[in-house]
Amino acid sequence: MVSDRGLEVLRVIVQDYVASREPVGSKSIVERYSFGVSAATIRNDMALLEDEELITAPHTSSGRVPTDKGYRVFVDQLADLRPLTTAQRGAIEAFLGESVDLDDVLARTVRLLSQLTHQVALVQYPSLTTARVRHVELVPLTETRLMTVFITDSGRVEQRLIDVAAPIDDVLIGELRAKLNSALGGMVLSDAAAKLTTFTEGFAPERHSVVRQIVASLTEQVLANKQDRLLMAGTANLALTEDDFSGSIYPVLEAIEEQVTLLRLFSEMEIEPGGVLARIGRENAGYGLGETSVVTSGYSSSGGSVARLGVLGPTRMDYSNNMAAVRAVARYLSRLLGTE
Amino acid sequence: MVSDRGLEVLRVIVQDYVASREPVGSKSIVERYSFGVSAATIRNDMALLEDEELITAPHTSSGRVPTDKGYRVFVDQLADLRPLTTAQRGAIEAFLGESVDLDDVLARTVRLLSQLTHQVALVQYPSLTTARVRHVELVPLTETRLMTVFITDSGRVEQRLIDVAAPIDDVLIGELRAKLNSALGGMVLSDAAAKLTTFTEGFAPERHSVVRQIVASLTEQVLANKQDRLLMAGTANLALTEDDFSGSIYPVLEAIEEQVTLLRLFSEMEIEPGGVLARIGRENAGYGLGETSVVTSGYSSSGGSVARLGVLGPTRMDYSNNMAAVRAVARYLSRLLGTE
DNA sequence: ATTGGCAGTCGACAGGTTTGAGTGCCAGCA
DNA sequence: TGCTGGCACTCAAACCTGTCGACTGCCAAT
Repeated sequence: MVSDRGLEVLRVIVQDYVASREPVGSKSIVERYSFGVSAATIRNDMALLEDEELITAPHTSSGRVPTDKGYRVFVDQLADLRPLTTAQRGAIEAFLGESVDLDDVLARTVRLLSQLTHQVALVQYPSLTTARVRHVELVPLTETRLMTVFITDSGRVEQRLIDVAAPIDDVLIGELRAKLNSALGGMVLSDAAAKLTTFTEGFAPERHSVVRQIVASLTEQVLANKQDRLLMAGTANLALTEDDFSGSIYPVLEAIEEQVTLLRLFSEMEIEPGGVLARIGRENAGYGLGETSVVTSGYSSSGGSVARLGVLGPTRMDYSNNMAAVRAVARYLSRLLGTE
Repeated sequence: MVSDRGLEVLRVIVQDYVASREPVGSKSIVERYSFGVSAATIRNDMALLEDEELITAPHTSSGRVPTDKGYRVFVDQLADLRPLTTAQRGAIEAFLGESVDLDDVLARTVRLLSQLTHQVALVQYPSLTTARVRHVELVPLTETRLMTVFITDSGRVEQRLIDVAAPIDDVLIGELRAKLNSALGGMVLSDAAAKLTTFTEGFAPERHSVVRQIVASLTEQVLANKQDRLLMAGTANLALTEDDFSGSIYPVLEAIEEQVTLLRLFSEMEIEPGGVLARIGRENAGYGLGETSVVTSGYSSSGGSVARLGVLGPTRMDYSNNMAAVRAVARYLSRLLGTE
């Protein structure tokens, strides 16, 4: 079994390796840290760690490198999430405090996060389905074309164009707008979608076809937006950590561009409020991201809806720092959006 | 002076080098092409080309590589923009034909372009200032907060939130909405901005302060949006062409993320309608993109406004193919948006 | 103008050697 | 039982070396 000192050894191996990208040897450990024992003893501990598959040697007679499992233990048991420095906190407040618009807040957040972590940062838009309808707007553009706009209490705005079969007049538009708002206002979007299905009632029969078409489009709009948008920043950081990827960074860039992949990955990670979670290395292999780790947390907006944010980078990343940053930003963002 | 054959030699050097990334020697030229002269003659021509700084030798006694100037001559005089294959045309029509929404069209366009060229593709949103106002919408959210929406005839939608000092009521909103639409409808945005400055007339004096605040925000919104948005796709392709960049692809990724840079670069390139333009290598040095080339063309939407689209990649790119693809896509997009 | 020939240059490659960091193991010691 | 120093061993990286081959540049001849 691995002793307490053994775990400490694992910790310094992770720290040193993350800092230097060089396999860590027993000698350099006793030089840099004061364990009070000799290199030979450290070697014995390392042999145990290797038996447990927490570290591995790239070649015979070389230093050791953490395995994915080793990182896992480090993250779960050893990492201390020291709070950010006051300077960093100040930066967050100064940088995010200026913004008003939801779009603006999120855009700033994602840039901030990438700067704090030197990784690719990801921020998911607040989910629409758990948000509430604040306003529905219908804007006629031509006789047979109109635009629908959803505004939710999380500050999100979604618009869409519809072509209808028959000409529509302002009276109908006005009637429809009024009914939609009184019926849907304040409703959770997923309920609103359900309610929409019975919406042709109360209109003159000859209108039914047009109304049904508009309502169908609205429903589709609400449901289609389940899959939310994702903002990202700091992709350039991947180029800096390039050596941490065995082949090319191509598959990573590809996965990043294919947002669907990341959204699915996000959705698989359980978030307890205020907590921060890491998926390490091969745990992401299914997505072509077997050499990357993802650190995420959740934030809530005033609508009560929860969305995710986080960073993505090579398995060899500074988990302590990144998890602390993600947690701090998520908390600040929740505060900012909650009181708004 | 460089003879006609000399230019032909330049052409095959560019072609071979682009295809293989290997410096091109005189011998391989006479083997692969039938110039009807010997290698020694080609060598003489190459010496002349080198005097003109159109090609250069990475090391003594190695094949030659085109210089930026060489690429320039190639693009201006030698590249034949053969039209796309019918299969490619078919792909364009099939892929873009499905879309309805402007957002959708542009999103598809940029992906298409990156697939056709294997480069990073860029598409600029149609400029707002030359577009015309189709509709202005005011949506009250709370007593002191409202949302403004601009819809232009190019299909673009811009929204913004405003906090006002004094409470506003629906009557005022309705009045303002009606006046704004009748005054601005059909106007070019830049004219609309000018007209807005005199807009408080005709309202009760006690309203002036609120109206002025709203109008000021609207004006700002119109003017701020001069700097347009940019869509991009295919960043992963940079990883594939990585070896073409001397150091890292970091500065390139950085410039791409900093959209402002690219927009400025775009704006500096004069576009004649239907034409296609290339900026090569060091011509972009000012932007940290000294090893990249940008190929662009313009497209016009129904509003008559012109925006740009193009691709960005390493200087060593297939200009013939890329320029042909950019031109074809730009033309198709103009047709699609024009007749819409 | 074009050509073949020839000497010279230099990068890429393969093979061999050295160096040094690091391990595993063992016998001795508290 | 746990720790230690010592020793033999391993192996990647760095370095050197010579060979090979692709080119060029130049020149004298056509």
